[in-house]
Amino acid sequence: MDSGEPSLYELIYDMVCSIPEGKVATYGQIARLIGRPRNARQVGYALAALPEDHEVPWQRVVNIKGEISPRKQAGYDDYQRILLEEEGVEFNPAGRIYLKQFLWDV
DNA sequence: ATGGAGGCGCACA
DNA sequence: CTGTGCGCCTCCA
Repeated sequence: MDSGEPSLYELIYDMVCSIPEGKVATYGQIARLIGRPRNARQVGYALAALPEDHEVPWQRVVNIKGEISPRKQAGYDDYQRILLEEEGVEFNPAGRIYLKQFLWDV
C-alpha cells in the first residue's frame, strides 16, 4: 500500500478493466473514478501508451460525446467500433454511441 | 530539474 | 449540435 503508489496509469488500466461488457465510459468519468477529475487527458494518454500485451478494454473508453477518439493509427478506430458492436453497443449513423443508454452507470 | 506533448473537458458563441 | 480556446496534470527525455 504505502510502500509504493500506483501510477495513474495503473489506476486507469485497473479502472478501465472494471468497465462491464456492453457498456462504455468517458475519459472524464474514468479520471473522476480514480480520484483525478482533472486527469481526463492522462486517461487518453495512458491508453495511447498501452502495450500490445495489455488486457485493457480500451475500446470501451470514448470521449464525452460518445464518439471514438480519432487515433493516429487509422484502422484501429474502426476496429474499436466493431468490438463495441460485438458487445451489443449500438452506434449512431454519425458513428457515435448512445451514451444515455450505454454509458457505464456507476 | 525543466520543457514539451498528449485518443480530454468545459465554457462560449 | 459544432467549433474554438484555455486549462488541469502527468509522463518521458
